[in-house]
Amino acid sequence: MAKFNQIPLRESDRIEVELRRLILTLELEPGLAISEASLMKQYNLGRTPLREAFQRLAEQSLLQIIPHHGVVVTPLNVFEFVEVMDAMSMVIGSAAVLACKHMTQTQLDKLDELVKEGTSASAAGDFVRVAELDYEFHRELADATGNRYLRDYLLHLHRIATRFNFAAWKRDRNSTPSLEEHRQLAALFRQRDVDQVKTAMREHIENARTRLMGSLSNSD
Amino acid sequence: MAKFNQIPLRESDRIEVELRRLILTLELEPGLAISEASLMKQYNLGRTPLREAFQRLAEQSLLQIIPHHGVVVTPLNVFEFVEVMDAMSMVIGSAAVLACKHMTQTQLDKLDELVKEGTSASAAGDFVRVAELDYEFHRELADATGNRYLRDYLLHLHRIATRFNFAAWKRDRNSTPSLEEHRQLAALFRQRDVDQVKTAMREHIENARTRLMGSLSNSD
DNA sequence: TATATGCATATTGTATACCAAATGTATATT
DNA sequence: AATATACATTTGGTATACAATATGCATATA
Repeated sequence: MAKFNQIPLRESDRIEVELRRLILTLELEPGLAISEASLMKQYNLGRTPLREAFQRLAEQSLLQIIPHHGVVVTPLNVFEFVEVMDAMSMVIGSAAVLACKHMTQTQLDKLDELVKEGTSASAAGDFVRVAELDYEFHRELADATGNRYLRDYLLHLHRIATRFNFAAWKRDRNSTPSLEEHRQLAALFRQRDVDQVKTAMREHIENARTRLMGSLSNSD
Repeated sequence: MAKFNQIPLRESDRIEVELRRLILTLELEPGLAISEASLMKQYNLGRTPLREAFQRLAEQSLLQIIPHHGVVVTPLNVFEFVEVMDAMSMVIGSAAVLACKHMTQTQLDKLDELVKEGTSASAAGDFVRVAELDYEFHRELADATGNRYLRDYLLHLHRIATRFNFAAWKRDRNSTPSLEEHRQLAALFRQRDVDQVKTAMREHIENARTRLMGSLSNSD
C-alpha cells in the first residue's frame, strides 16, 4: 500500500551525489579523465549504476562523455565563467522580484538561519560548508520564485559557478562568498522591499563576478 | 591519429532521439507508463542503452523515473505551461537583444530560408514539419545569443512548450505557430533594429501564450 | 625525419542471465 | 469495509561475455 512514501535510494543516486560533490569541490580536477573500472573498484559498484550516474551528470554539464573514449570532468575556463555570470545576470532580477513577493515566513526564517550558520562556518574557515550554505541560500531564493523552470535554471547556473568559486578560493583564500551581502539580502526580503531586493541581488551577482574574475585571471 | 573526427552513433543516442521525437509530438501520450521490456522488443535493444536514454530524457524533464515503479512520460497541465511561458518571458528580451547584435549574415539567411520552408510546410498542412522549423528558428536565435547557458535554457523551454503546442493543435487545427511573426522577426533582425526585435520577440511569446491558452483551457 | 600502415591492447558500448528489492494486485482474515 | 498476507510483476543492480572503437607502438615506406 505504501506508495512512493519513502524513496528508496538507488546506488546510481548515491554515486551521482558523491561524484557531483567531488566535481563541485574540485576534488575531481577539471579535465580529469575518469575510468569506469577505477570507480567500480573504489566504490565497489557495478557498471550499471555508475554509467547511469554518468549520463545524468553529463546532462548537467558536469561531465563530458566522449563515445568510445571516456568520461572527462568538464574543464573550466574563464570564458565559461563569463557566460554563466552573464546568464545569471539576465534572470536574477526577475527572480529576486518573484522571490520577494512569494517568500513565506518559514523561508525568511530559513534565510536568517543560513546566514547565521554561514557566519560560524566562515569563522571556522570551513569553506566547503560556506559553499554549501551559499547554495542553500540561493535554493531558498530559487524555490521562492514559485517557477519550477526558473528555479532549476538558477540552481544549475549556481552549481556551475560553484566550481569557479572553489577554483578562486584555492588560489586565494580570501576569495569567499560575501556573508554580509546575504545578511543584507535576508533583511530586505523580510521588509518585502522589492526594488531594493532586486538592486541588491543584481549587485550581489556582479560583486561575485568581479571578485572571482580577480582571482581567476592570474594565468590560465 | 584520428581523434573524435566522426562521432559514432550509439544505440542509446538513437533511442534517445527517437523517444524524444515521440514524446514531443505526443505520439507517446503524456502520463503514459513505459515498460523497458516492450521497448526492448519493439526496437530490438538491450536494457543498457535503453536505460541510459531514460536517464538523459528524465534529466530533460521529458520522462519521470519512479524508482522500482517505472518510467512515465511527463504529464502536461496548464500550470506547467504558464510556468514555462513565464520563464520564457523573463529571458526572451535579453536573448533577442544579444541575438540581434551577434547574428551573422549566414544566420540571417538561414532565418529567411526557415520562414520560406515553413510557409510551404504550413500550406501542405504538415504540422510536424512546421513545429520542427519553429524549433530551428528559435535555435538560430538561441545560437546567435553567443551564450551557451542561455542557449540551452531557451531550447529546453522551447521543447517543453512544443508539447503544449502539439496538444493545442490536436484540439484545434487552427492553433499553429505564427509564420507571419517569424517573417517579421527575420526582417527586423536583418535591419539590426535591436529595440524592435526585442519588442516583437516579447510579443511573439505572449501571442503564443494566449493562443495556446485558448486551445488548452477547454477542459483538462 | 616524417608519414603511413598494421596490429596488439585497453576501454567503452551492448547483450544477456540472474538475483534482490520494491510495488501492485489478488486473496484471505478480522 | 478495512487490514493483512501472499504472489506475480517490474525495476535496480551484479556479473559476465562479446562487439566496436580508440590508442599506442612497432614497423614499413617515402
